[in-house]
Amino acid sequence: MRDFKHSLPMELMRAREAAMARFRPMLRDHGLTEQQWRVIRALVDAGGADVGELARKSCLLAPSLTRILQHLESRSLIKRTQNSTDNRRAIISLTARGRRLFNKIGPRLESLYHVIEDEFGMERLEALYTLLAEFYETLQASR
Amino acid sequence: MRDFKHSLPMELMRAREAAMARFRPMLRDHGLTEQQWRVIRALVDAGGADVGELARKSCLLAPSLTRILQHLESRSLIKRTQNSTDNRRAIISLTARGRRLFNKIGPRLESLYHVIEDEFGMERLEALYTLLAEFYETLQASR
DNA sequence: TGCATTTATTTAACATGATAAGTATTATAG
DNA sequence: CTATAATACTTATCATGTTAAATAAATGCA
Repeated sequence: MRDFKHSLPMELMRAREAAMARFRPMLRDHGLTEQQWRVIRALVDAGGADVGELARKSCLLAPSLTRILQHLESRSLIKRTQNSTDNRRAIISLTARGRRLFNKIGPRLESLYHVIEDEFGMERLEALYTLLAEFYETLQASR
Repeated sequence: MRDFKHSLPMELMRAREAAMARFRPMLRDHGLTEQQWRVIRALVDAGGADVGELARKSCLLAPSLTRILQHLESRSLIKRTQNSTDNRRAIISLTARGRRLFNKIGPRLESLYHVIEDEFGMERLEALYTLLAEFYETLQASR
């Protein structure tokens, strides 16, 4: 059998963890988990979205997102407004407080990201992005 | 700010999830989570290891591994034998039952992996492995 | 219109992720 | 030797991952 270390899911996980180890401390300093941050960032990007759309954008499963939204709502970082045409969906958006938090943290994470760009190099980073996107598309296409 | 979708941790996660979606159902059919499987596979690879070594090999945090080992032990898939020179460490190894389970599942997962090789192509897959390993090394080296 | 079906989200249950704190054992300085 | 620090795990706590089931609103169709 193929060497244990040569396991693609594990390699993807290790690479991801190496990157997250750079970002997580700063998020933690502001009382956010990486998943909570993904939701906030998706909301900035979309400017208001229902739960389903948010789940896709932030790569979270619906049950996880439900809990995260409850948490963020209790901290007044997001709010829900009812969708008049479909009462199953509520539109989630950031509060002013949520936006301020984003404006505070976003640039700092961005600069941490630039450090990684410098260390690893833009060309290789782009090559990695490309391969990852192709890999994802390939596996999705044949399902 | 950089486009939200262009987030390396998210892309790594999506790629990993796309792969895991292929493997997880079979593991589940045998009552195993992907983490439990990683431990079993690490034990086959090492043929007996203490908890620390196992944590590194299976990419699990110690607290998670503690719980997983308790679970696997309750199912008689692993056993602990005391290390005579250091009573803090117990040596974990597979039981005959654990090995049988591995022999049953391993080849099936391997064939699922070959499908991915075929779909994505060996060359690109190797390129991806290389970039991931380099990325990991780069980020570890500068800590 | 009335009802079965689908869709969107939530709840439930169990397992793991992440951090901090606790416990027991071994190594080490004095 | 002995107090102290370091090491190896385990527990504890809170948050998320994963699957199945429940709930509720919208849709399709007889």
